[in-house]
Amino acid sequence: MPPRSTDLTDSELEVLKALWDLGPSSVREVRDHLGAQGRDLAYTTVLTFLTRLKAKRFVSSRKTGQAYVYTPKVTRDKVSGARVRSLMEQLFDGSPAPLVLQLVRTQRFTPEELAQLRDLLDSLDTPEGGGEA
Amino acid sequence: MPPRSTDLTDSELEVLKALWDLGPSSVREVRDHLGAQGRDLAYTTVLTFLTRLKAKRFVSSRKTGQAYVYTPKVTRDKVSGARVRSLMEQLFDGSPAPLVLQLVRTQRFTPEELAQLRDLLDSLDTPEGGGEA
DNA sequence: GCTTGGCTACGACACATGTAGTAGGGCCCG
DNA sequence: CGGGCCCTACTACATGTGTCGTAGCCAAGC
Repeated sequence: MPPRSTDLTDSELEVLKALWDLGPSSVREVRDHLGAQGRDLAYTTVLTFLTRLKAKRFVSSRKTGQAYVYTPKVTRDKVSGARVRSLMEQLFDGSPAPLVLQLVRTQRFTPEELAQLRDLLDSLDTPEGGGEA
Repeated sequence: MPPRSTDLTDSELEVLKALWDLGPSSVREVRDHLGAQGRDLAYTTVLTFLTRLKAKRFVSSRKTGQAYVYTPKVTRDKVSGARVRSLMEQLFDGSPAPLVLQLVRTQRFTPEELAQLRDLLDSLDTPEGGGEA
């Protein structure tokens, strides 16, 4: 397999997350946001990532006043879904069950989270009515 | 963050998985195993990955007869746990719940898997007695 | 109008990674 | 004993990635 230069790299994801948090933003706003989280990058570094994100079609941009404003073109859910699926592929032959089992077994959950999960399971069991047509 | 050259790369993971499947094996055995799965690599490529895995302490090796036999030093669970945790960090700020919820919501499960998950949840709710004795 | 400060476009570079070739040693077959 | 074959050690090399520096453009202020 030749490398997939169409995928998000880790750093690009960090920047994209900033955009999800902030909404459409300028390079400077993204940089400041990351800086506030302890991630200090040169202005041009952030610019590079945003440029690469744009080349890969993960964000769009339009000039607004003096600077460009970058807007995410993909949702958090979309990206995390893809990442999770890729992890399932790599480690669990694509089956979600072992992953879920492992998570539930090895991670800590609050009673609320457990209840929420149980509810979700119930709604899956009785799929009458509900779903999107 | 300077790159963590101590982490498993994707290709290294593939090779390590072969070792988990096969148990202690020679380069050739690993290469054949991967080949059987449609992953054709030059002999020396596999050797390179095993060498790198050894440098990173993920496998050990000892000369047995003519060739070296490589043995995994980390368990599948350990590695997958780390990977999953790293994914949680990147996408969900380290919380497992959103990940589990997303998985259960977006992936397909057999009734058996659902039942298994439910059982697991029940055993978590009433943790008296139960552990592995 | 010229200076200054911010903005973008490019180029650069070191290191990681995927993938393999070549050289050289040792063992087995004929 | 000589030729091959298999094994490892090195070296190599094209990309991908993380991180910036520099140069040049434009608007706002003095």
